[in-house]
Amino acid sequence: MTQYWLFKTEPDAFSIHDLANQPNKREGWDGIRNYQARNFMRDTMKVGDLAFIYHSSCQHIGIAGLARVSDTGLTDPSQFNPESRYFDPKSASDNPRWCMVELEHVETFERILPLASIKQMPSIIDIGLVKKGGRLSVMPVNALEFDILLAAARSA
DNA sequence: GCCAACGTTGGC
DNA sequence: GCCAACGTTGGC
Repeated sequence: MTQYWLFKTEPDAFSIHDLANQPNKREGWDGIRNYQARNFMRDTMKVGDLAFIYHSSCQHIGIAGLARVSDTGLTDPSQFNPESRYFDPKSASDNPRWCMVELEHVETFERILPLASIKQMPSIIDIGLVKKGGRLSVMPVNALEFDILLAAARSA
């Protein structure tokens, strides 16, 4: 059974377009440094799950595209790179603290589905984006809300 | 740039 | 294990 997710990204650093332009349209989603988000990736995600790509901290905030989980159980290499902003000196190479999944680009929406619109959708009440404290960089989306948001994004 | 809401850290 | 201090996130 397919599960659904939302991944936040700052498009100035890595956008839906960047994902589409990767070789094979795939990229390891590194840099997640939150335990709850990591646990979703490590324990729950399966290859074939679908994920919204959400642009945050930018001019056009909202859902920008769709991706598919194409690999799981990967070690995030940036934790061992002292040059990286995601370097974690406390992570041991024989027991890495941070993992990642790989995402494959599926679709870039013609227009961003804006956060402001999502907040006004009466049926969208469960997703972390509209709930208090929804600051997770990786969050689950229930199947019903995923369908509603996908339809809204495609018709926007 | 502001600030609310979280998460993490570290002293005790 | 508590909790104050601090850092980060992210919309506005």
